[in-house]
Amino acid sequence: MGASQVKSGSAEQRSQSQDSRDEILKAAMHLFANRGFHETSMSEVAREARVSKALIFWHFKTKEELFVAVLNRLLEPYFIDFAEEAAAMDERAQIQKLVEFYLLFVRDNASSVRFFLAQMLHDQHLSESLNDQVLKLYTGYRAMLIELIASAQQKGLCTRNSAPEAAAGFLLSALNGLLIEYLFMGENAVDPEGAVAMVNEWLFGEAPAPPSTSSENQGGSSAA
Amino acid sequence: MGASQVKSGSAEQRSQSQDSRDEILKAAMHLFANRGFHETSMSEVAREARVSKALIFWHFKTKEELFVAVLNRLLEPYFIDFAEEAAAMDERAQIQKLVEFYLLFVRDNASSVRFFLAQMLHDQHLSESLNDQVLKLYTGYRAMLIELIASAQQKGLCTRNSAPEAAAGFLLSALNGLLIEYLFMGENAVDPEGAVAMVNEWLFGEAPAPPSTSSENQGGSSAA
DNA sequence: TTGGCGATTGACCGAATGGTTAGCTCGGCT
DNA sequence: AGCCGAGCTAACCATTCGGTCAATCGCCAA
Repeated sequence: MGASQVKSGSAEQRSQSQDSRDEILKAAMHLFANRGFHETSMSEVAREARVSKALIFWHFKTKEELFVAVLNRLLEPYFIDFAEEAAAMDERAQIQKLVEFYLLFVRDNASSVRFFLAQMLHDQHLSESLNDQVLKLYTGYRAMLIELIASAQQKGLCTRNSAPEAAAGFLLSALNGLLIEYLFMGENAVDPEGAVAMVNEWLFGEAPAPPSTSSENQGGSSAA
Repeated sequence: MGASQVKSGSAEQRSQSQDSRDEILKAAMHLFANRGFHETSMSEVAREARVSKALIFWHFKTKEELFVAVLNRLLEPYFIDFAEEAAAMDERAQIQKLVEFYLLFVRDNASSVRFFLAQMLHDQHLSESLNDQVLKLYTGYRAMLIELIASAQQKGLCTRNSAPEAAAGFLLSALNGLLIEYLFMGENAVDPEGAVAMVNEWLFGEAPAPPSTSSENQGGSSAA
């Protein structure tokens, strides 16, 4: 009250309702993400949005409808195109970039990643649409990796001769493992650079940077 | 009612209350694990345990107390000693066994693993004791891995020359990644044998089954 | 038989839940 | 002016929640 009707000064005139709908969404986003679905009451959302509870039900028919709206809103940043990032790099650089991109993204969006993961693990019926979209993202990323690895193998850049699907699957698993390690341990145990280096070594057989006993370790690490 | 008092025929006489307490725990275990804490009401637990709601509060002071009792009960199978499994194996076989053990365990206990993961991701305040115990398990496993890898490196069994901590960390991440992949994709995308083979190849430089270039495949690739 | 005590119950409580409804305001249209 | 519908609210509803309580029941010792 009082604050909401003072807004016509700016050039933008939202249909004066889309505005309140947005603040409801923002508040719900915050509360749902930090407490979860069942632990968040509509009254709390109303209070945080400084809006009457009934207005929420005017905008969204049910609590679940509000929830899926929040889900879609939170998913938006995940749909930036990670294609065309790599203009004229070779496959190796592209793979490195892709890995680094993955890790930096989960680092920057840790809270929403944690929320989505917990939500999908918990009740997959409440978030079936979420499941679909995340699966789409996942398989897209995987397909990109598979293609890059296969291409790198054909060009002889890659010392790893496993099936590209298997290699990509293992790599993705490693990334997901790093993700959950980050979610639990926090900053001190992630180290994207180290991971990229490890992937490098694993996939392209490159020795780590400066080992002291340089003569002893044979350079081609892949050879038995 | 009716069924519960017919039990004195057997030689075991539980103190006639420990018995109902156990059924409460069993029902709560089932409901909490499948629906979560907030979505499970004491009335439901009472109904499933075929006991009055008040009796639950006679055994457990609050809902949270019942919950942590359930947590500890569910955690028990996790504390079988995975030491002494490896009697007289070399480090390589021990590592393989450890990896296989991890994967088979999460396969057999998928539902409780999923529950714990979701719970820890969601509200870490409700499950601090869970957090501690899981962390203990995790670091124990990691320490075992580190020691085994270091020992294998000293004996020259291991082609990987990274720091044992880094290698173990990466390996653990891969395992965790396989874990969540299994939780989401199900049986068809896990394949413990394949994972063991991949680890084998990664850690001991063993080529996969049918490669044409047997001993030293493309050696000069590391220069690029 | 009595009494005491652990175990167990139905009835109840205040608080909070998701959702509804009647009614208010106010800008725009005829 | 008259009205209409979008936007919004206070008050309310039935239900369920976690939790309490007085009253039992069954059993064993005195």
